[in-house]
Amino acid sequence: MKDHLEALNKAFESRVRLGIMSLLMVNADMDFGMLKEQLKITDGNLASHLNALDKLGYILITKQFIGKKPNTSYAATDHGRKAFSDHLDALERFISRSV
Amino acid sequence: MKDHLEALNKAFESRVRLGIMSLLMVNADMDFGMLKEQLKITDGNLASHLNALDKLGYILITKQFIGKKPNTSYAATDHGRKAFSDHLDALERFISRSV
DNA sequence: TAATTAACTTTGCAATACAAAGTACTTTTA
DNA sequence: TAAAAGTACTTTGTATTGCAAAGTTAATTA
Repeated sequence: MKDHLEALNKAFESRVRLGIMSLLMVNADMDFGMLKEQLKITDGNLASHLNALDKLGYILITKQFIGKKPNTSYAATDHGRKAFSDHLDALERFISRSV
Repeated sequence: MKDHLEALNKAFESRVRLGIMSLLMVNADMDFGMLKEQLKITDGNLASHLNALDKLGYILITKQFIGKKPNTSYAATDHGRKAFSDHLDALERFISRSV
């Protein structure tokens, strides 16, 4: 039980970060605007959660220009995918114990 | 996606409350000492999380004496079971989208 | 040149989490 | 019978987190 609890990743206790990673697992990359639209949060809030995930090495940030417009896109790193996957595995063990 | 995020219950974002409810889904009831031992947290911390779950109507608290010793036991209410189950369903939708 | 857009950073505040200390009541031990 | 210990808290203090809103930078379009 204790092991189960500790297998859960603190980074993914937040609804927003869970949402970001979930989106980045499904989509190879998403830009700031897409994430903001999907998650329906303020840009400051989104930026700070993205920053938290970046500090953990879970996402890769790519800044470029698309046409004349600045565009920042985000993708899950292998490390991030592994961490998220491990977290989901731990949750699944909770689920299977608790039904 | 947005719907998925909102289906997650804030009460269960905490590792401790997730742990408590998980234990109370599996065990019909558990007392303070058992929970404290399983979760490896201080008694004050445990008490406050139990209080939070109680305020939401997710657990039932029963105070009694066993032999000469005071004993408080905790059980999940139907409302709590439903809420936890709904939360797990929402998580499963995340998992199935993200593999 | 003023307004707009994109992607932030900063600020300020409210909520949360937690350990540690304190409390009330009882029982056990010296 | 006085002191220590156990149970289940409550209170206190602090650190962390989350968030909205406002401010910032740099380029762009009206």
